[in-house]
Amino acid sequence: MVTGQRGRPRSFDRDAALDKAMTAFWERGYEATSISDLTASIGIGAPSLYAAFGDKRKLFDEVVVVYGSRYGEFAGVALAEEPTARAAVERILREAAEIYTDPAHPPGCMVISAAINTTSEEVAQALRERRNANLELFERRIRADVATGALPADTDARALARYTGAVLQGMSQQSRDGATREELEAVAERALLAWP
Amino acid sequence: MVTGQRGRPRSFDRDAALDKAMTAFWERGYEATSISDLTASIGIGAPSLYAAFGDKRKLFDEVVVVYGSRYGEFAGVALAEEPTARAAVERILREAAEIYTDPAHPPGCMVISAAINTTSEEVAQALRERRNANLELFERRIRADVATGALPADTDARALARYTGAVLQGMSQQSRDGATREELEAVAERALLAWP
DNA sequence: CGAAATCGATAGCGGTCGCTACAGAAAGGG
DNA sequence: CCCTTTCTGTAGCGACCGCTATCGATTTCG
Repeated sequence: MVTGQRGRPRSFDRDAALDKAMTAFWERGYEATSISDLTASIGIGAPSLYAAFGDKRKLFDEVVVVYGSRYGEFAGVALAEEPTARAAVERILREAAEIYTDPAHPPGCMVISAAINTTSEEVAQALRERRNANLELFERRIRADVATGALPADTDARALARYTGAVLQGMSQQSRDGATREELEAVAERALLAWP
Repeated sequence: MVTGQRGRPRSFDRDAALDKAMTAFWERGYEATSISDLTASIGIGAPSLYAAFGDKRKLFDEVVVVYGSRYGEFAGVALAEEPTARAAVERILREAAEIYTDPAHPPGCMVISAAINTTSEEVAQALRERRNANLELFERRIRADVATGALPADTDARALARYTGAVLQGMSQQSRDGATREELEAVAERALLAWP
């Protein structure tokens, strides 16, 4: 009895189900995605979903973690890998144009859009914190470049970070309004002209 | 019987009710605002609301018209009044920072945020068209300036218009995430550096 | 082989959604 | 005055929401 689980084994792939759920939440947002939407697109009954994931909220939390590790880390990676904040943001904006319009998944950034207009303040707060954490990541990297002289000494790090975040959020919105990758790349190029 | 209406007069101010409804939709979006939310914040019963406005969708349509004439025209006005597209966008971004954070009403732009994550594709489409119409307004004004030489001949009008729209959408989002007027003004200032 | 454990499907819980039937209240017309 | 017209309040419709009790099916352990 030391070994694995007893009883009837689960008849579906939990990770694949998480993936389907992510697509649904990404497409329609947290609140507009109903349990029947989820069970239908995963292909299981409601009790199986609750047994595997707890409830809608916990499922969404898991989805956010998976999303973060798969699509949300490109900014942090670029900030860590590129030699300057400028180079990192250049890469981030270009990659965002690509990722936000990748036909392999819904358009835009799930963290930006999924909790807009939700009545669950907890869910909204959770994603808002993720966005603000990203802003702080930008700000710290910029501040570091100011310290080394890679950026002008009078640079307003907080404002520059917020500007970059606003452009990213705008690009996410534009992709959901139908902008193509090329159009978003042009936006990115233009946005970079405002960088020192 | 030629003269005015017969029967019991309406016991509430229709325009004031529209205003309350606008605030509610602006704050929570189209779908997350329920009929009970609306009747509660207006202070009337459901049948009165339906008698006065038809249904939720028609009420929202009226709200969008009122919103457009009161808060949505500042961009068009600036584009028409200012001598150049550059000056107009400068004014638009600064005014957006002010309007999006005005404590007299909910933050951000209702046309940008109210129909995100809604299951009603019609409502989403209606606001999307308003946003795209604004983009075209920008593009036309930019094209005119390119024709007169006020902007460089090689300016990509469409890309510049989309960049400006993305910044505005990003600013709207940031205001809903808690950004202050001063912070948005700094974003606007920075964004203008990308303009030719 | 049972026995114990876990899963899945049916069916349905209480609650809220957008919306409305109905009856009484409040106005003008004769 | 009574009659017609229009509005308001109560009360509730069918549909869907998130979620779960129940029970037969399917698996491992002894």
